[in-house]
Amino acid sequence: MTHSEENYLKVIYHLSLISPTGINTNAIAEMIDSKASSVTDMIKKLADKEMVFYKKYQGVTLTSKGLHQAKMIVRKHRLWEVFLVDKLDFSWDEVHEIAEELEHIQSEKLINRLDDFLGFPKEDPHGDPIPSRDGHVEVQTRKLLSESALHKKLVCMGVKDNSASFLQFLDKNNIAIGTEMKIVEKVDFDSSFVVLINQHEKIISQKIAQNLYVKELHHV
Amino acid sequence: MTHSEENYLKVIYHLSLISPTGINTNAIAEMIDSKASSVTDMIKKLADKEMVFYKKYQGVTLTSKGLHQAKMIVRKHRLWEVFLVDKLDFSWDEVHEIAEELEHIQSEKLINRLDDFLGFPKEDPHGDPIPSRDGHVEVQTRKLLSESALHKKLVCMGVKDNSASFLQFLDKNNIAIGTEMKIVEKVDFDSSFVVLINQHEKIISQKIAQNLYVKELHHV
DNA sequence: ATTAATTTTTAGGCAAAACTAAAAATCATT
DNA sequence: AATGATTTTTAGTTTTGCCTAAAAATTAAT
Repeated sequence: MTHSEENYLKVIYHLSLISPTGINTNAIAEMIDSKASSVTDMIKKLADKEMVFYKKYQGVTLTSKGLHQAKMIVRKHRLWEVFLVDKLDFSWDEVHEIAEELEHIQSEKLINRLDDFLGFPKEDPHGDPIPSRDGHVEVQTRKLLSESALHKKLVCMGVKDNSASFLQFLDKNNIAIGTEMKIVEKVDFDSSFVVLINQHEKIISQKIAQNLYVKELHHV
Repeated sequence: MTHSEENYLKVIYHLSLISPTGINTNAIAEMIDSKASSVTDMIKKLADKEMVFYKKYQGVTLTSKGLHQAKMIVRKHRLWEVFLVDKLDFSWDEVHEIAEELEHIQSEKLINRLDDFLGFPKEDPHGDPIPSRDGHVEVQTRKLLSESALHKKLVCMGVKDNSASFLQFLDKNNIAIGTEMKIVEKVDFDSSFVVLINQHEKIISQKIAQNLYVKELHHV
């Protein structure tokens, strides 16, 4: 598997978690920052290798082989992110790019030893689940902040957008995984949220709320 | 820099440590397991990028820029090897191949953090020096066992050949870095050596002796 | 149900990194 | 110094992954 093939599989996997129907060419092209025609070329190659099901004009789906491969790439990506943050003291906004390279290192033994060394973490620094060595992915109970109820105790579980600028914004506002918060008001005018964080009221824009995962805290 | 370019620089660097004159095309081709014509192509490219000096039919030499690049690749390779052995419990014969991939990961910050995390090691698991972040490489005082004197107390410092089969042979014979030994006899007939290791006499073939680095122990 | 708009695929090309085969330059030997 | 052997370079292909532009299929809209 080339790096390029692996990147395509990973993108198809991520897209298939959002829309489980056939993934269309343009969506892949946009994610991978290339052109629809290039995507068609690669899809054919992946279909030859039995990594995806492909019928002209009908989008792609991962085969079980392709799904497993994709999960293993995501596993590697997220384990390396944990390594960078936990062992080398990187911040959560710095690790994505480096992990994009590290995820292509081959050795399965390496990744399983790394998993062990890190203490078998369940989630990466952004709150995303780490697939197990046999391909099991924990189902996430989290919701977007923008979809959550008023006046409930919430705890930050992760982010949807992984961009450095978003993560740095959260750092600056003292929002991290585990931070507790409560929606005090939903402002109709601009769809923003007034949120109580550490006894302080903060205004959270709609865009931020749509990229922050939280979970309701029941027994606290 | 592409992976391929980096591999060429690294090979030219290794060859230039043995023969400081212009490195010839065929030597590179053999090391990189390709053909002389491919080497010529790449050398031109590296010359365009001012990584090597190149005159037709006269071999290549690294420029100071190319030398620094090469050292940084070797630095990465060897630091990753230390990580694999010290932190993930790999054996010294398993790490070379994995490090061949890891050495191409870009981030300079990553490699300096890794260096710190590992406690700024001076040597890799095979006894080779790790270039510092500014490109300084410790001069090695070691000699090949085949070049060493009779009846002197010697200590194993490293290996010239890094192949898994050679390293496994050493493991099987309880020879590791730090192992003390003494040449008891040099056998003329087949140029082999009788060596005393842990109170046991062992016969070491010429080929083995030509790939094992040792240092004389003076004040022990 | 046609036409218009969009999406997807084909066709043809380009650059990187490799190859083979042949030509050119250098080295070695007498 | 000339010839033969070796090394190195050139010329021409191949493969991979990408591109643009045009054609084909699908979807949307009147």
